[in-house]
Amino acid sequence: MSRYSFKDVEAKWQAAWEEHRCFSADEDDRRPKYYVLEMFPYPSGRIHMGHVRNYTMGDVVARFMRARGFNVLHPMGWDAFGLPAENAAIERGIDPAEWTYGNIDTMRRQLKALGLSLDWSREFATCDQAYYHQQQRLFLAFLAADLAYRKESWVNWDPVDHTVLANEQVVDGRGWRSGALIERRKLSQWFFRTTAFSDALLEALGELDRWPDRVKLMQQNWIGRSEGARILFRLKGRDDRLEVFTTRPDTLFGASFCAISPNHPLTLALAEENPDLADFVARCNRLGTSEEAIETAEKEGVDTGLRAVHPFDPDWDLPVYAANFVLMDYGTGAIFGCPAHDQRDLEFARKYDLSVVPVVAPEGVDPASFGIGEEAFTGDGRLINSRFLDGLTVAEAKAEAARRLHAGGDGETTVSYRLRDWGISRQRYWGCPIPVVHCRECGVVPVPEDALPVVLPRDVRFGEPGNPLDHHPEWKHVPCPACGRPAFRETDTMDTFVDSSWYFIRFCSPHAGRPVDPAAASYWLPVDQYIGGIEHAILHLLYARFFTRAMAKIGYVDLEEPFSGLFTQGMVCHETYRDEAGKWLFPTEVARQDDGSVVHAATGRPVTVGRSESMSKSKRNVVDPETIVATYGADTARLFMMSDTPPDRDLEWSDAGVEGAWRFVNRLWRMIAESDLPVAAAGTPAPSGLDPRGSTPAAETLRAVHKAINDVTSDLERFGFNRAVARVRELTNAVAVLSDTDEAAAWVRRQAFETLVRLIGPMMPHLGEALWEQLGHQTLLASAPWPEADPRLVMDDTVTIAVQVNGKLRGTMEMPRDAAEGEVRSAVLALPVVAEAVAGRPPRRLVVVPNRIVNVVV
RNA sequence: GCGGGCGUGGCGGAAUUGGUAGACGCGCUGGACUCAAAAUCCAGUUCUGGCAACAGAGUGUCGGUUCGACUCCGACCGCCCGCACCA
Repeated sequence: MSRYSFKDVEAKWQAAWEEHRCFSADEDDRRPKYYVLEMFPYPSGRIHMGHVRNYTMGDVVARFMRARGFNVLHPMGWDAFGLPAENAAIERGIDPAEWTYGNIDTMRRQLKALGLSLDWSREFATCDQAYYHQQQRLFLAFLAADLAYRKESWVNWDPVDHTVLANEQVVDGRGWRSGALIERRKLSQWFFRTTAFSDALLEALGELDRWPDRVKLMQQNWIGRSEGARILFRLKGRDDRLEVFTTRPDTLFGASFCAISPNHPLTLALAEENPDLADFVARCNRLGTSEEAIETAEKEGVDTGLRAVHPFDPDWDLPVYAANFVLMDYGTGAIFGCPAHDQRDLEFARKYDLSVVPVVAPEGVDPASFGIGEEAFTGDGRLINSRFLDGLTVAEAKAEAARRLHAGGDGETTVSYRLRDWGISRQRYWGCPIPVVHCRECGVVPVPEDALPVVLPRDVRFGEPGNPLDHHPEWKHVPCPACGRPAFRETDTMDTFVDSSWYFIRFCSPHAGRPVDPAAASYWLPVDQYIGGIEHAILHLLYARFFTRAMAKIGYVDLEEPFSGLFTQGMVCHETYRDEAGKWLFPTEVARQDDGSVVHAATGRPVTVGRSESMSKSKRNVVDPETIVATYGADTARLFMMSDTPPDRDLEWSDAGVEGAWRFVNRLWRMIAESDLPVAAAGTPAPSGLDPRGSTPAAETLRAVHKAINDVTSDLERFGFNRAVARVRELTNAVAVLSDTDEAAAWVRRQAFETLVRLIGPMMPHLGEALWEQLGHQTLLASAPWPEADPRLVMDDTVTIAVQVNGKLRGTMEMPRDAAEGEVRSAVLALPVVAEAVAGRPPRRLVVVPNRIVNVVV
């Protein structure tokens, strides 16, 4: 039996698509536009299965939409700046540019082998001079529009390597290379003013109706708008006041302490005189800068000795603690603690033996007996123990407390956001240089337009502490563009999130000599369907949304939301393997024995099988897509990626699953290309002997064809790729059992084959083209229209109605579709099972759901 | 710690969104073909009891709403993603 020869077929059709320029997009087109984009890859070296999954999904959408008559833009590029290139330079002495472009060449070749319908003429890498040149222009425009500015902020400092570390380079509070305890350090850095759009970014979420709810919810919580009050506490024996932010001014009478951040200016001032406090601040600084590390640390504080005067009672004062869970970046960096109604405050109060006075009691609970144990009460209720607030609801008390604070000059209502401005400075080499010069006389001076781009120098040295740009005197020292006196370049480069915040805009006019060609951008944008990992649900997507608004504000685009549709796909997972020494092993290094145990293939020694995790190089639980494509072909790999697992869930890699996909590819080939049953010639009219609504096998198969078109179409519209594959397989099974050889069957077989080929086209484009040719077509399947279902053949004339007695299934019956309710009732009551259950008495109730179910309640 | 999500046969999953739980595939079992194997084809396959017809149980756990719950509500358990310098 012949096998489908994927190697020749895939090469042949990839060449044909390229020759006919099938996938290059042009704005000059009468069809409606459709921009589908998958998150572009970081060129890490080789593509991994996650890429195959992501890009296959995008390709199915692109090919499907093309078939449905859209002018599709489907571009690809490279998110090419970032840490790994520098690590390669440090560890192996490889030039970051060489390393990156080498990786891109490899990965481009690998992606091309997948047969993706991409417009490669638009390809670029973010490390291309042409790209970062335009990004530098955007930075300067942001600077001029006050959307970029400088301020001090904290970094992780490795005191041994004298280097700023990324959060992921801090492991258990220590530098990953040096092992030294890291410290927080303050540096002057560049920021983008994301908070200028806090409200806009929040409110526009409501209009993103093709985004997953969970992503919108995560963004909403991240922006974290909260209404509350700023309260000014007098400090005993001092003239300055402590400004505190709270969302619960109603609980002021339950206050038992104030707490300020270890980085609060007041803490730092007091620490100069107070060694205990200084020691505490130093300890907090060793936690690093990540919020996760700070919040998971045990709650701790040091009494500063200050006393804060209660705004509603001059004779009442509260201790002021410096506490490690108070974040300097949120609110005012200071809080008042009400332990009865906030869990963190409660834990802190229990630890330092501070009073816990409930001031809100749930409705209907006796205030006298309402006490707080291990859990703070955060629900609604009425105020108690609160003097003039007693008896008010929480909402009323909030308003009243705010009114009194305002009247007394002790505070104001205010809105606070969790969202912070975006720090974009990186003390690294492999990124987009920030195009400014520092002059002793003129301050910060933008690099003039005609001196752009500020090019990354290639002759840099790695291996010494700090940023290589800092150690490159010829690059760093330049005359001031304003006054001509000696000055120096900014040596910080931009966060790589900046690069990925506008690449989708650049794809509209990738070769323009300015950031954006307005005509191209207004034609293609917004991205109609964006596809990428859920891990980007917050940062990348929020930064891209901000950046689009910022570009709109300064006139580059006429658009606020960049992505009108979003789909987040799950990861690709595989079990992990370790040998006796605990070393990670590749799946190709292990063998499964007949008894199910797993051993090292080369040595026969036992192997520990770990749970399935996201494929990662470090754990070696990876399967190389190139091997799979070489063994089974791209279509098999693509089909496996789309089968079985819903695209938003994690996919478990399985060799058996790939084999299953491979078998189906061959089954289709045999059935259609090597059919030994009669198939009508293309274009033959329907034979008069065929009644499409009849009960012959041919008619039933024909109806299965139209149902499949209908189902696959709606599945693909809803990202139900796994369901679409199941429907295609069902149709294949239905056609396979049609063994009649008459004229009607031959004609139906032709309809079925043509339909199958067109339905699989988006998923298995090479096999699709090959079969399309076998069916006698001279044209490309890539340019063939999507099939249309005949609505009259989609629905059957009869339906199966389930019959329940007291909610339990007792049988089924066939009824004409849309039968009158009276007919259904009498048919049900005539059923023996029902008659027996009813036993002569009329049923208490008879629930009839048309065409679906009847429930007899006795 | 905080925010978000997920949980269905031996396995991946389906279920028209409150109406026949287990489509489709993998695996397994039996059969056909073959000297044999592979490939292919056919049949069976949620669990328990039964030769069978059939009966009972069943969608992470416990409880609730409903004629009816995988689906809605509450509590809990487990796992995953994010936490602002990984991309």
